[in-house]
Amino acid sequence: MSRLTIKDIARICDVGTSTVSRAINDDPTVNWKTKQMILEAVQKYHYVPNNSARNLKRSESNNVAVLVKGQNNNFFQSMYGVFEDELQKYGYTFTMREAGTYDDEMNIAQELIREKRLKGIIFLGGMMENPDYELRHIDIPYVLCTVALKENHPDCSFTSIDDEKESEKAVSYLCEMGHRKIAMISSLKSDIGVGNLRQKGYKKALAKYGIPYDENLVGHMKENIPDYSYENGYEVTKELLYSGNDFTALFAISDTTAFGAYRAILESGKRIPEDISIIGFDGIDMTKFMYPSLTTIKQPGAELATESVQMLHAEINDKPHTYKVFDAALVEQESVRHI
Amino acid sequence: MSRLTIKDIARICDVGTSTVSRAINDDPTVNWKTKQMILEAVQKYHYVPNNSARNLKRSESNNVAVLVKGQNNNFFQSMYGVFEDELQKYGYTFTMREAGTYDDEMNIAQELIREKRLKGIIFLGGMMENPDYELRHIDIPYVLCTVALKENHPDCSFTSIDDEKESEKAVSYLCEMGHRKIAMISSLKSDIGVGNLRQKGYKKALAKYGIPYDENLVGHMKENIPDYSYENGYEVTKELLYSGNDFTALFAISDTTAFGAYRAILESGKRIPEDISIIGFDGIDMTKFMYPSLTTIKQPGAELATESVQMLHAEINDKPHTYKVFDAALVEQESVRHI
DNA sequence: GCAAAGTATGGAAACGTTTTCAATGAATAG
DNA sequence: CTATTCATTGAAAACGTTTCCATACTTTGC
Repeated sequence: MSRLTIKDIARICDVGTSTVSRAINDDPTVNWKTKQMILEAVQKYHYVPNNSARNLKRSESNNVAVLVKGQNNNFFQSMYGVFEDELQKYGYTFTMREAGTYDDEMNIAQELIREKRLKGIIFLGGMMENPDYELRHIDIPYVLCTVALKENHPDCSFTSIDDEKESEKAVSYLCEMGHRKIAMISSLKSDIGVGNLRQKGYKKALAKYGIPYDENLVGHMKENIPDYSYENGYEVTKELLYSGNDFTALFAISDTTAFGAYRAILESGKRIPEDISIIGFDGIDMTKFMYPSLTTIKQPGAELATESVQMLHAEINDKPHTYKVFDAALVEQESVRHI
Repeated sequence: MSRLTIKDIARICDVGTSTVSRAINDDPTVNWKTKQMILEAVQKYHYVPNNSARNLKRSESNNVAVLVKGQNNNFFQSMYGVFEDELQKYGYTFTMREAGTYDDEMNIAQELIREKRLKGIIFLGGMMENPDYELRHIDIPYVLCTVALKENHPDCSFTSIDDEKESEKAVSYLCEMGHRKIAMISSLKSDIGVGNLRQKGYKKALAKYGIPYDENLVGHMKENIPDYSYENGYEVTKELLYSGNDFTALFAISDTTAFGAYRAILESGKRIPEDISIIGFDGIDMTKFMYPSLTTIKQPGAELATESVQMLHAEINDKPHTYKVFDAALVEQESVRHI
């Protein structure tokens, strides 16, 4: 039961431990024939190197963490598997950690780095006003994945979509469909992250179509309810509906909040899309099976994850910083109608 | 940056490394005063023990894995955070791994055990016909959490709910509400796990209320679609609806399949619950915000996770096996009506 | 042929802990 | 006052690797 050590293999093959070590680490200097023999013995006796010893000696782990901002986010959760598989391809082991809305990610990150002696870390979601400054104490390679950035190009690797542009796309689509009174479910009032960018896109689209911005049509999530939750979408929409401000379309900052909005709207006796059209954001699985199915902006989750891992691997190997901004796709389904 | 070793602390405090080691491991033989001094230095200089070295020496890790059967299961995903927190309380580090429907868990488990030198493992979900036999090669402490068991009391620790009883509860509730033609979304035809138990409960309830079992009213998930997915629920329900067999109520094997069923039903022009009542199983967040909200059997996810971790900790410390079967709650919402 | 270079190997030191063991001095017992 | 126990400590060995260095052959170049 994996009790064998490198010495046992060495004895069995009648070679030195260093040769065995070289063989299993694919060192080219070891003779083809001996290597073959050693690997066979390894197979036969089920030898597995002791990772603690290996890491100790190499004075490193090959742990990589993905630190997620926000809990129970369906979109992010759908990416976990991709991260895991992709990291494994490069031989990394994977730790996932969810940070609550009000947790300080940087503290958690530093804790993780120390505790697990991480080789790299991927920040997933959340927001950074000034990444270079905020990340100044993160002394290992890192990549930002869909982290809302204030400055366009911080001095680090990142992947994302253009939240502002894609939101503009969503709202423009509503405009093209003839809507002029368009409400929005936005994030916390105090938010300066993704929510902020998406709201900017919303405003931009309105301006483009000559529609005056009406702050009464923008509902902000409640502080006392988990953000981006079904419930928050529900509550915000209810408030919008009963505020007396009419609207024919609704842009939800995420699919989950759109889901909550569905209930609020249907409950009020209105129909989707006959009375109110809705467009969401993220493109999670569920949208296809909502009724009516939710038109949404689909983020390329798998691509984002895959690319982030590749970038991290590059960072770890001292390659220069790089970044990639993906396009999101408008998925037309049943929740928007032309008026 | 965590570059300090125990020797540095020893030098700083002018004591031997062994004393430092004893101090940080809370060995009672070390003098109160010196211990105090050492711990202060540890704090002050941010010393963090090197886990690799520690594990190497102790020849063990404190890794615990949770091996999940089935991917993208909302109910299980909601438990991850609880597992993580709870395991951390006992000082374990946590790895999560999802196994696909057709993967061989035992292989994955053994791989994990070797690779990460696990101290314990929790199996989450899935099914075992004969646990003692199937788990004969798992030579570390383990706990089964909501694993469908054929024999009632295998010789190991486990937590679960009584799937058969709770399903019977669900279907009995439908009967009490006056329904006689009750369809069911069941698992794969070949499934002998949870699905099987829940179907047994369904039959039992029917029998109790003198309703003949009609296999035409039981739809099985498709093999070519991920099981327990929205899509599978949708497809199965569509088939049930168009088979020409009338029913006034539907028992869905999970909330996610119930979600798919909603769409199929509404799409067909029928109403919920006026034409068809639905009851789900699991009690995930989403059910509250579906429209109409889904009446369901709520599994106590957090309690199951917490208890499982406690059991595992006990197992690791050579305590005898134990088990706990939790009650699930019928959550009455809007999707079932009295006829 | 002989120096230089290359190839394949093993020995041994090191990584940072924990733990055994012996040593020290203080305290207690007789 | 001596013999025993007790409390506290440090030195050093060990955990299982990787890697530097030295060694012993081969091969190549002239």
